Amino acid sequence: MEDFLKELNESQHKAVVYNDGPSLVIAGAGSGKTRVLTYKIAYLLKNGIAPYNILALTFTNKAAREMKNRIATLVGADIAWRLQMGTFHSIFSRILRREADKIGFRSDFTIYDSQDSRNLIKAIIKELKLDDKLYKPATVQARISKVKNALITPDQYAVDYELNTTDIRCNRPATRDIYSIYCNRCRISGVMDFDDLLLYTYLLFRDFPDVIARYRNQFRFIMVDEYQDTNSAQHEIMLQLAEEHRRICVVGDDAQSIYSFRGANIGNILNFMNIYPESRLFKLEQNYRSTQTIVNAANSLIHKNKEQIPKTIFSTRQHGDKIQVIGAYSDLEEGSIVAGRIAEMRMLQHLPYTDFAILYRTNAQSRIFEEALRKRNIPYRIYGGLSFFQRKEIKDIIAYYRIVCNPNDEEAFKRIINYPIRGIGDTTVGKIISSATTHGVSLWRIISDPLAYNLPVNNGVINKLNIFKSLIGDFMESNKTMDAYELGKLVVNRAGIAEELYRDKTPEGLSRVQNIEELINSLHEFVSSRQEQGLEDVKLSDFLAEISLMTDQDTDQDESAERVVLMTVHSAKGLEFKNVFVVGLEEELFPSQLSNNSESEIEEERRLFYVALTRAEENCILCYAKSRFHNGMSRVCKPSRFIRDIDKAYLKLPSNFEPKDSFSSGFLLEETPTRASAFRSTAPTVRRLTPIEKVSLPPSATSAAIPGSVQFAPNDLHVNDKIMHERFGIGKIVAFEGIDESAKATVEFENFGRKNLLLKFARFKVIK
DNA sequence: GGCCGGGGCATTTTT
DNA sequence: TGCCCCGGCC
Repeated sequence: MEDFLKELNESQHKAVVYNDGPSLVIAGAGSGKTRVLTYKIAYLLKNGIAPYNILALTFTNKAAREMKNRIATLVGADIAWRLQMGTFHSIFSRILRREADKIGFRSDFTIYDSQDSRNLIKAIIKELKLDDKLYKPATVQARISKVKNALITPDQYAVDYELNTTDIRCNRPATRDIYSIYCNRCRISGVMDFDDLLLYTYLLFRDFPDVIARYRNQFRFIMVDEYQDTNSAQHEIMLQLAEEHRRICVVGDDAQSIYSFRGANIGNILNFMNIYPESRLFKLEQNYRSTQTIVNAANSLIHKNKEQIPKTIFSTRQHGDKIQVIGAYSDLEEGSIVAGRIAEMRMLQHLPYTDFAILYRTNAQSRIFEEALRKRNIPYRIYGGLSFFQRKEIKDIIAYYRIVCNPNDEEAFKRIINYPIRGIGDTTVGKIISSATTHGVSLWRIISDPLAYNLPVNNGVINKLNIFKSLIGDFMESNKTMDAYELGKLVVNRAGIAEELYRDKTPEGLSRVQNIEELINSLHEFVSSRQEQGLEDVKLSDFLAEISLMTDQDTDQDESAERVVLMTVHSAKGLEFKNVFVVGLEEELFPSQLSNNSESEIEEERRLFYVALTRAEENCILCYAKSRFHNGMSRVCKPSRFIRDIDKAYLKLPSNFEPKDSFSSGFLLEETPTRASAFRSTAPTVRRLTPIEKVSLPPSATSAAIPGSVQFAPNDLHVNDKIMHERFGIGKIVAFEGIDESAKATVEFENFGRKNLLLKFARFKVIK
């Protein structure tokens, strides 16, 4: 049994074998955190603890799956399978289904994704006749989510002085009403949103002593991964469960806490030792992932933060190359430099494309890199688009499934009541909603007995409603005998969705059909894999329960495909790549301008950058652009303060990198006299250098001018002149043509190839 | 019900 | 600049 423990270093080993009380494992980036967790669980299992008695919580399905698989190789799949391991949301939803009756839900409640809950909030705002400019659904949704995560119920909210004062100050005094109505509607609909899964679990444990006693007894050992990302609700539930036996082990890295904007509370991990004074602290400080240079650079960066648990991460791998900093002239050039560099490194070092990642702060930055990569025929995979289950055609079908399993589901109802079109328009739906609100029942209830609720519609409409009702009724009947796959297929064919989609022969239409087929395939897979596990009756509601907690991270297929990866730094957390490009390192972008209000926000951005750096195993390359298109305007950018936060000893800075704070003039790089392109007279034909007359650049309405640029005399341009273009960077003039207004220069750019520039418009300067 | 155009807007998002 | 949402129109 001790065999497998030999694979651990000393601190890992200590953390694994201590299980007698609370412990905090601070696991630096790349320090083998997952290894510790899996071995710890395996260790317990090998010591005779039943898998059923171990609760292990993660934040993603993927993390849970991977960990389970690794444990399976250590102790056998049959045992690993019975571990209580999964995401907070999936474990809690299972508990809530089991105990649903106690909190007034049915055990087959459906789950609203954020889009559903936003739609409902939007509908409520409209019904309350509130101004949706003021009550922006997304803003209200965020606020509701925040208070739910703080375990504040609508009743508490209504009387909370501080919350209401804030709402009044924001001109949104009705927020508490929206919150209250929202919760009611969810309850009537028999649905929970993501936050409810936590909130109701907390309330269940708080209000039912016998229930909490049962689960305390069951979950004798508790492990939580990524504890720095827990919110208050998750933290409180952990306290409820661990209160008596106190065998809770939380693992995380405060330096990688990057989700506070979603309610994650870094204090949960920072204060863990105060809550459990007897707890033991284990620090995993050896980084096995990255070169010493990268680890040291990351250390020097993160030490600039105040709020943290002291630790010194070290690496004993090779020193590795310095972190190269590249200043591009523009966002466009940044893209092409990175693409070029990837092509070059791949050729020289014979690397697969999977060894490269491009990490950025915002999704909007991806486009330029996509274009640059495409231009060079470099395959890439981009993360962060719409996930499979968020596509319209999939949501539509899922809405049918949801209605069949839970006809009270309001959002699903509204989605399909008139899809495919059956002549039940907004007016009718409005009447149904208003009746439902008056009587405090679900929309389905209204249409199942329109007369009883005095639904003010004519017989024609009643007829249409009846057709819909019996369509769904038939499905419900089939649900009694059919498994998820059979019924799922039946719904697609009989609801008229298939016909509608097959008629559309556009490429988008075909892809929609493919997606539907994919969904049916996944149903088939779901059913057969459950059957293999000996579960006989696999219902559609089981499928829904599973997929409602899935994300695109769980549906992505070919991870092994040979592609460069593009993603935000946030989604890169937990991943590693041989070569990482961190791009867009500019003030107001990274750190985000929206995080500029407080030191703690800047610290979170710095942690985010820390996460980015520590993704790299061998090479990390940092890029910034000196000008960037942003909100439709070209803007001059300063390099990020975070570059300066890294000890210079680990950096290879560009020769012209400004010493400090002096980047206000952004574009001006060299001492050479600069010239602009406002070129309005004769064509440049003279190859001789002639003295030039400096004129200041006339203000131009459209341009974000090159600071310090001056107009130049036309015959000051020559073939072979080296120029620096604001967007295309460095290039050499190879030819001229045309005169006056139509004068053009052909320029061979280092990173963009040959371009024809109309001199009247081109913004560049000549460099030595 | 679907299409077009104007106006508003623009982080990060494990569930 | 480009996307998304809404309202107006056919």
